[in-house]
Amino acid sequence: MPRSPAPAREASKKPRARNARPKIERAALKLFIHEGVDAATTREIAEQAGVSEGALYRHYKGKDELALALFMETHNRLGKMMMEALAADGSLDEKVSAAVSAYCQLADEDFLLFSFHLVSLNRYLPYDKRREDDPVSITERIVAGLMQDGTIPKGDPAVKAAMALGVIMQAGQNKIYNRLPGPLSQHTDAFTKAILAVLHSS
Amino acid sequence: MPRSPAPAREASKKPRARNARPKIERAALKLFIHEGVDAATTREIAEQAGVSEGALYRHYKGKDELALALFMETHNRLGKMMMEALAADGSLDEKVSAAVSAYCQLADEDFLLFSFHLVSLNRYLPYDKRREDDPVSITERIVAGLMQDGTIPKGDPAVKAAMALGVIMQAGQNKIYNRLPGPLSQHTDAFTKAILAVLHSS
DNA sequence: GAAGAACTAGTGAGCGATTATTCACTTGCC
DNA sequence: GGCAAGTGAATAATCGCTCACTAGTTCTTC
Repeated sequence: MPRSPAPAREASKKPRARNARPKIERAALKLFIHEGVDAATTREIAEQAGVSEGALYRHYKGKDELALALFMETHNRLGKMMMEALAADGSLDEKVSAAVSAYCQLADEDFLLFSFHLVSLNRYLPYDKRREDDPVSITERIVAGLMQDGTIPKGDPAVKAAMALGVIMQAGQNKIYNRLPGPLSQHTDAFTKAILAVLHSS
Repeated sequence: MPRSPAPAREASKKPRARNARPKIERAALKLFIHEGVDAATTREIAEQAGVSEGALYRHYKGKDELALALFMETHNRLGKMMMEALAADGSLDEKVSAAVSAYCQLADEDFLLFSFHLVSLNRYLPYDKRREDDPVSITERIVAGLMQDGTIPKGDPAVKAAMALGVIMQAGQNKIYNRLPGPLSQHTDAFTKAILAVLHSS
């Protein structure tokens, strides 16, 4: 069935895309999360973004750099957040509450970016503890400090830190799997109380 | 330098591999964990296993089936374990302690298999809650039961279950990253107490 | 128990398909 | 005109998998 004459736009000439970078990043995030970085092809990303394949290379050296940049955006922000929330003045309760609130806000503010970070920790977190400024190491040091000044019971700081982080990180994971509807901030209070309970346990 | 006559074995004839299957599985696990399933090539797996590439296809339909089988081996065992430990008679403390012990034992018994399971939950756990018999769903139901009979405070069972599982799963993750030396069983007590603290929180 | 047929499992070169990346070209804005 | 950004066909490399072949073991028959 032949179309009606339509406006004076040439039928087969596709308009050139504009502002490709954010489109590429959003499309890449979706595909990276749901298929994995390796399985997501540059063709798929470009198609989903409504952009040509070459556009990706105007902004990133390649697929891997794109993925790493998206990961680091959250990772660095997270490190700063943890520092600020936990190193501030105030009671332990207040500090934990601040950190949890910040984390949940980060998640709800841009859930795609947050999800990709959580999902690819395995890939980008190095397999030894080289860095001193990543969120996990920061938490570990804070926990060790709390043990020394008697705020929480003594024990292995690495284990305590892992358990405390696990409380909220696993919840994040389950939200990604659609097991937790609604914004994560909804549960700020539950997370805070549970983390404090873990820290004080034993 | 010509070899001394040596036994009547022909110098350049490589002996044919035997019992390829377990060799393939171990090699695949190592590569899957450290490079990811997609990045690990069948050539690498065969080489690491000291076996030809074709051998893989005598035992598995392909790379994906191999990966899924390795995942499911732990996943099914874990589901059964959770059922047994949590559905048994006894106090909540005893149940949790039993479940934690079993989990740690599983991890220490075959850490490669365990690591692969933990690392690839993202890939193989479906993105909706189709199944009713996976470890997470099982835990959720148990937690819901505990809330109803008043053993623990009421709240969102999905959140509580996620937080409780997170305590031990994140510790497992950190062990994979070499942040926790020694066997996981070492910390059975700490895990149990922390999980109980989470369950009773608020 | 010897001969050999039948079967299981390992081999590795090679194939088709896919993929990330490049590059010569084009657009449109300052 | 010059520059930043977008295009997409072409390319070179890689990868999963197949297949014809074979070594070694077990079963069958006399």
